[in-house]
Amino acid sequence: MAYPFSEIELKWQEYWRTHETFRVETGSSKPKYYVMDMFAYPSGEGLHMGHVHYAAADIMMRMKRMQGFNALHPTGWDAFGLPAEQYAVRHKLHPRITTEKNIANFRRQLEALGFGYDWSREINTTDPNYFKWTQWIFLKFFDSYYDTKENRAKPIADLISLIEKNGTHSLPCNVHGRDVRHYTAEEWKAATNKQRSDFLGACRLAYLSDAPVNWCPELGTVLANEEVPEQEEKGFTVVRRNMRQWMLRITAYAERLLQDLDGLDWRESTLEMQRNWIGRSEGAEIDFEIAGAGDIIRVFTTRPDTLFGATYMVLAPEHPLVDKITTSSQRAKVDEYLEAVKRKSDLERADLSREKTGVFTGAYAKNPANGERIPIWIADYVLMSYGTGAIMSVPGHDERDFEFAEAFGLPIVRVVQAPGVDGSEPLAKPFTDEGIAVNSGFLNGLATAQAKTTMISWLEEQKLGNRSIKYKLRDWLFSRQRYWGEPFPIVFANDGDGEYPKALGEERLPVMLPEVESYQPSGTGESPLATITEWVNTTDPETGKPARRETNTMPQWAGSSWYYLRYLDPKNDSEPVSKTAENYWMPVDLYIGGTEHAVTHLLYSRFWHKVLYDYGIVSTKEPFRKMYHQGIVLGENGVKMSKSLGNVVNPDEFLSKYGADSLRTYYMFLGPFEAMKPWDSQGIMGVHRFLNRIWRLAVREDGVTDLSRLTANAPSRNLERALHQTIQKVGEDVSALQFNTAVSALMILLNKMEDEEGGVPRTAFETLIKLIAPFAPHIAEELWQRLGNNDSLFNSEWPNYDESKTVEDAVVLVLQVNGKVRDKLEVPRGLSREALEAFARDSANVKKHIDGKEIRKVIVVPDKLVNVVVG
RNA sequence: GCCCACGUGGCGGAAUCGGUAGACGCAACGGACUUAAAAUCCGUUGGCUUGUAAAGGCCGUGCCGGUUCGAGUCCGGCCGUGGGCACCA
Repeated sequence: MAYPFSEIELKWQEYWRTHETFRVETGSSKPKYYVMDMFAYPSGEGLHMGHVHYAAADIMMRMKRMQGFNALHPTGWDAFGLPAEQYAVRHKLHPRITTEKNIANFRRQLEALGFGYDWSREINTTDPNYFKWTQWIFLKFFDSYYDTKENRAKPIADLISLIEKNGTHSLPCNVHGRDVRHYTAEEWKAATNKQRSDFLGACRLAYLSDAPVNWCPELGTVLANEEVPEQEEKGFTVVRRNMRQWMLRITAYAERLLQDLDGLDWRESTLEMQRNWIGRSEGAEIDFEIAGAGDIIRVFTTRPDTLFGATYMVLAPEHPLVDKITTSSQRAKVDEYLEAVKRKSDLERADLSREKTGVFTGAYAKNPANGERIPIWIADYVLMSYGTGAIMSVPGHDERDFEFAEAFGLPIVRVVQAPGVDGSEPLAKPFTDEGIAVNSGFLNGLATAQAKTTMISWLEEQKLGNRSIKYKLRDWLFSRQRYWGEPFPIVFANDGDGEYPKALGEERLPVMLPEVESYQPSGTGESPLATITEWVNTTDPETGKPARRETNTMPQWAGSSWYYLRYLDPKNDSEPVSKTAENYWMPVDLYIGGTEHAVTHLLYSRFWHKVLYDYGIVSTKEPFRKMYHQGIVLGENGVKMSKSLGNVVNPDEFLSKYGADSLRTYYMFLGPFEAMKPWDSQGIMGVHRFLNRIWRLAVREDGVTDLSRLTANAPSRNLERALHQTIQKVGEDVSALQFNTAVSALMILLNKMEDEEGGVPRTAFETLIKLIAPFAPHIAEELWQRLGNNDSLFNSEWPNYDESKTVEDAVVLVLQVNGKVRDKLEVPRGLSREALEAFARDSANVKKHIDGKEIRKVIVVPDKLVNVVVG
């Protein structure tokens, strides 16, 4: 008969709920420990097997708590998002209703797994008391510029004062965009609100952009760059389309986002992904004069040392100078090419296997290094979105340029040579490594690194260029054409010369979503909100004049970019988080979540955190000190669980068959937490048996407590050693998230306890219960109570171990001949080398193998082995 | 193509300052209890091989090579799996 897990699990879940056992207060004298998971999107499907990984943080919290920490493990709901909205579209139900229903169901399921959250800190991104502060933070972005002198965000009001004094020409910030009009102080005074707004938009951290965006017709919304690969994988199409959208200037933080990765205790591959996404490149910007026209083409290159080898230039098809420099004789060809490029999808354009295409503009530029006349081409292998949208082509030393030059018969010259290699032959393929500069005038003979700095100095002296750093990271597209998201706290005013955005004051937050008839996105690129004229048409509270509301909503990433802060002070209605709470709890000591968020959520929240840091709202540079990624659990056939494959295993089935304790413990026992591993329905029986064996040490078949198997004896020397070893191992393994080996250590301990002569010492049993408690909290609480304790086990102390008592006093000595094991024997610890060697010489089997041979050497590793080397 | 992980019994996995390969669990097989089954308990279990037995031998951590008294662990080169990036100048 299995122990009555259903009964006791309900009992203790109820107990923890009513006693608020895992509620923790800010400012205890105990050291704090803050562990959290990536919160759930409460889908209508309910919990799946993957959610059981939340047990890891629960186990950590429970152990840390028993170890004397003020341990916080909160949870909440990432509840804005598409599925609820799509359900609403189909059933004409407000998404709030399904969201609430789903949350109630999720909460019930999480409790059924025995997770000990501090429910007093539960948050919900769709709660007006939460998204009020999401909107508030958005306004911080809107009301900020990035000060490049102080290297931090500062209030836009500060910038305005500077402009009023000195105009816009020498501001301590980058003014982004190509056609930004500048103002003197006088002109600024005379400028219209719209004009001022246009200028400030070029500096704000949240700004409107009219650039091409990723439009997904199936979803009826635009997507951030980081989201595109995932949606394309799901089979959705993403096309480029020009739309006016809110952007967040994450690029201003590129360097800090990169630098601050260094101190983080994250998986190397995740750090690497972030580094690659940010994509920092060092090089130079160089100006090329266009022959005749007087115009200048600026390029970015990481190899300024190869400037002498630049035999032609290429502009991106979208480059603004294309139209201007194209000669009349080439006009028709250029137009035809531009038309062809426009028709290509992004996917086609990015297809590497494709032949290089391009067309000559008819114009020439002057290579600033050697004064040679070089042709200017356009080609779609040059991207407008990176660098300056134009390149100098060095076909001798760049693969893409080489391919292009070969295809169009452009000259290829060698300007870098591998040391010690004859470089007089023509290049059969591009040489992209570093080497020695040749055919490069004043650079000849210099190694690449030195040639780079020499060239940059020369360019700077000649005022032809300068050192430059570029990033692949693009600004974050922050609006979505959906209903179920945070409304922007923005209205558009119009004084007669065009619309411009204005922030609504803090006192008007939260800006609520209106009730609508249809949640269906229009598909034209307008949000469903755009159709609610009575909501859209409002008044500018400042002037009382008519104004129009922003009808896009924020992406789902918004609420999750700062939720780890709200847990700390969830009811605060005067600020997102109090200084006290933030100071006490931050940073997050352990954050557990999926790798799929390595460059989305994790990058976004780091960015928001840094902006808040600049304003002193948070005190740490980084939010998440230590990051762990759970590995996904595959179906029993070793492939990813999916409904179409019919290999989905449901946690409910195992919950009802074996109970939450078995399910949690088995999930952790499956294998390394971060590894991908198949589910095995049989395997859970092993863990279930293990828990049953513990149960039976203190309870009779009929369910009545029977402590007669427990003795008042002190543990034997062997058991005592095992206890100390296990306390040490479980503590260390759990801290390192090596749960599988911690569970196996507990199984070993139980095996030894059952072997103990004369019964199981009660003290040993208590230790076992405490050690298993984080994994199987219900059975542990129940047995703890049956041992006569009144308070929750989780208010008791974690056992201590004595290092000296973990040491074995006998060791198995391995005797080898030429590295092969020939004998093993048990000997006391700490014998001398001579004594150990004597054992080897005495061993019959060793003798057999060294007989008649010359002993060349004897290697003795104390307490481990003796290796006799014979020749 | 580039970058990052990883490759161990029938299965999940353990063991990496180089020092007993296969802990723990599943499955399988044999046994005890039972009228029987379930549950429970005990035992065996990497492959090949010598021996009546006691006890031995050889092989074995994806493949090939190297360093070492000794390699799952370190080095070089392949092969395979998973993940990420992908004309980023």
